[in-house]
Amino acid sequence: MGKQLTEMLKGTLEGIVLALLSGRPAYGYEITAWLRDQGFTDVAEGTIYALLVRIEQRGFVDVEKVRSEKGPPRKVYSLNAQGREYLEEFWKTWSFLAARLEQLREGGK
Amino acid sequence: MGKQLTEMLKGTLEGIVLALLSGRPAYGYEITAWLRDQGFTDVAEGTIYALLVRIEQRGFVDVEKVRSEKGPPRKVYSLNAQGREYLEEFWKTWSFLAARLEQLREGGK
DNA sequence: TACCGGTAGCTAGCGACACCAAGTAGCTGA
DNA sequence: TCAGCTACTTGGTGTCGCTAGCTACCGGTA
Repeated sequence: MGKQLTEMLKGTLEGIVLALLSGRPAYGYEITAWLRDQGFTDVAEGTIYALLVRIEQRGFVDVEKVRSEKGPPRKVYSLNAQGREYLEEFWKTWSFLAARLEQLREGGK
Repeated sequence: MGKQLTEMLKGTLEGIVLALLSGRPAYGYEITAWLRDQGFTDVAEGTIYALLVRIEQRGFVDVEKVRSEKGPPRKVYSLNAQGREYLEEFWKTWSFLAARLEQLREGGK
């Protein structure tokens, strides 16, 4: 993997983060760590912060600043109603794409 | 769908076309039509031609110019050994991503 | 005291890719 | 002749993830 994954993440990384946030609120540093844990070892920190800014500006998340004992304050993001709606759409789009690809893989074998 | 799909296609559209070519040789116009048939109704023609140029330059396909009875000559692309190897990689990357997302969807429900 | 490492967030510039828009060119049928 | 289908090309745009830096707070250690 590597460059292929980078390209594939365009569009899906956003959904991944929103899906995570639909389960529980989280802050940037935490999300990055979680992603690495999930196997997305080379997702750049900067990428996540930029993504968070983006989804905040689009109004998909609510933000709360929370003091940390271990460093600077955390910006905790939680998915709001609009975000949930958008996530729904994301899953539909994903399903469509995944179905087509799965079909293609079968056929190619 | 729409903008979400556009972003998701980055990286995957290439794999889709390669997968198609792994089944049979094809030319640009034909591929575009096939994609529309598959439900990718707003993939732009220009996108496909650009993609074909790209995968040719990377050496994933062999090209043959074939006369058409109905218009200008066709450029027929067929997947070569290197292309097949790359397609293998693509499927691995895709599997990884699809597995993570499927897992996320389960968890989020 | 000075410094390092972990925690936490931000930003400017870059490359890759899909989209848009417009064009060229060959052929057929009205 | 000219519209319409076939078939390919090209220049410019926007989005997104990556690179590579930066600021800043805190604890422990030399």
